[in-house]
Amino acid sequence: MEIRVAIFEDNKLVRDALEAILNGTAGYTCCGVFADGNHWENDIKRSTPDVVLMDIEMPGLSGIEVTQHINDLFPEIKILIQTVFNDSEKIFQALCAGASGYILKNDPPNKYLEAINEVYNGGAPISASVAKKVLGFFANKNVVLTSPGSTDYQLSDREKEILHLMVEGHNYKTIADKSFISYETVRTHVKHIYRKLHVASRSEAVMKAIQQGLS
Amino acid sequence: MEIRVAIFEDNKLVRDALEAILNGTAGYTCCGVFADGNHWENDIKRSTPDVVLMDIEMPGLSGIEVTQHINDLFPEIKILIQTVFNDSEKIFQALCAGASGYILKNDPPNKYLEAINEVYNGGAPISASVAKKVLGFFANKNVVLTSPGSTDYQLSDREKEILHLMVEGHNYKTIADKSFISYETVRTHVKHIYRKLHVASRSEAVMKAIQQGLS
DNA sequence: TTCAAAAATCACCCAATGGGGTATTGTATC
DNA sequence: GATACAATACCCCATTGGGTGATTTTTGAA
Repeated sequence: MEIRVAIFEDNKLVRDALEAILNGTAGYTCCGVFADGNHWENDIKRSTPDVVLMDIEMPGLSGIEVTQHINDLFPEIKILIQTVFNDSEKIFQALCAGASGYILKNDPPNKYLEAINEVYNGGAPISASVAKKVLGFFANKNVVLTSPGSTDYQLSDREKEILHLMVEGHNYKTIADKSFISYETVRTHVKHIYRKLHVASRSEAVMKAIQQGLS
Repeated sequence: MEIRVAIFEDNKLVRDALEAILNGTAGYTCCGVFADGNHWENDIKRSTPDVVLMDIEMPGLSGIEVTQHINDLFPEIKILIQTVFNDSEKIFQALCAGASGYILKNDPPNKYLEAINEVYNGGAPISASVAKKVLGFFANKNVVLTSPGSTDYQLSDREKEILHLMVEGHNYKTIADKSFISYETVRTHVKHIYRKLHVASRSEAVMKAIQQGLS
């Protein structure tokens, strides 16, 4: 079985080089080459890649946005971000967009092939400089650990609705008006939400909601 | 120049094996082997390592705690965490304690040597499985980046004191008692603190205080 | 189908919190 | 001496948090 790789890369030289390397190596097929992310959905559907090699900096839709979208619609596709950036902000945005690995643009071809193979097999290749930034991010910080899997707080639909309005900054009275229920009922829902989220104030609840995408 | 490596590891077999490998390889010296972290300060001062190889699971002080302490007192020493854990919580605690790299216990000796060399030269080696957990941590999360440097909020001493008591969970009344001032004065201070921190609730203030070490 | 559990609704009480203002005193600093 | 600021203290009032109890509706399981 060959690994099907799609390339998103605005630089034609790099694009062609990557395509040549992939097609010239046993075990890899380049199933699509795209200069930007503007038609990503069609591109992905028609090329059916196993792995996407994504450039961060592209005209139109950025690689970060495209990564986010592919990740949403085709979560089974692994995305390998290639970057030249020393820009922490971009790196962390890319991390949050849900890529499977990070490789530097000036890594040699064999590193590229290794990394593609690694993500395809469920691994998570990270280039040294990205790894350093990531470790630096955690170092001496109290990162709030949201143990994955326990993000289901069993909020009812109504409770989610109320929480959403809280996140938007409404007070009890306006929430009551918007939801067509009484002030006291809003308060009851909020109390239940607090219990389920294990928090004791509006701001904590809002923070948890945003961090965990509950809103 | 040889790289001086100190080993913290409770398993004698592993400990001896690592020591033998290090002393048997050109470029590396094992300057100390310790079965636990109970005397870490003396151990570090006397062995003067460049790199510490740290086991997470140790009797007495855990590797995470010792890492934190070494990082506080001897920030120039690089710490390479070795772990068998699949335990996300431990991994992230270790990440936050400020280690420089992460290696798996069942990695082969040459990986160990490579990793030691890498951290010594300012790199950040991460084993595949740790990398995966780290990427998973960021995936699809809105990680809040606290821009370092803007942490001076010009709180007065009294205000810091009050904030500290707030972090400890005291309410206005007990803060008033502990500080020998009136309830209303506490409220005034709290209002000033909120303005200076640009927050609007106790929990936000406490969070900011903890994140930025203001308490 | 019936019964129990959970969700959604509403109400009342009370304490704590947050935001606004005002005011006095002392201590710097200019 | 004037100005600024910290620390102290009090007032009013809206909002929030926590507890208790109740009715109705929905849902799921026996």
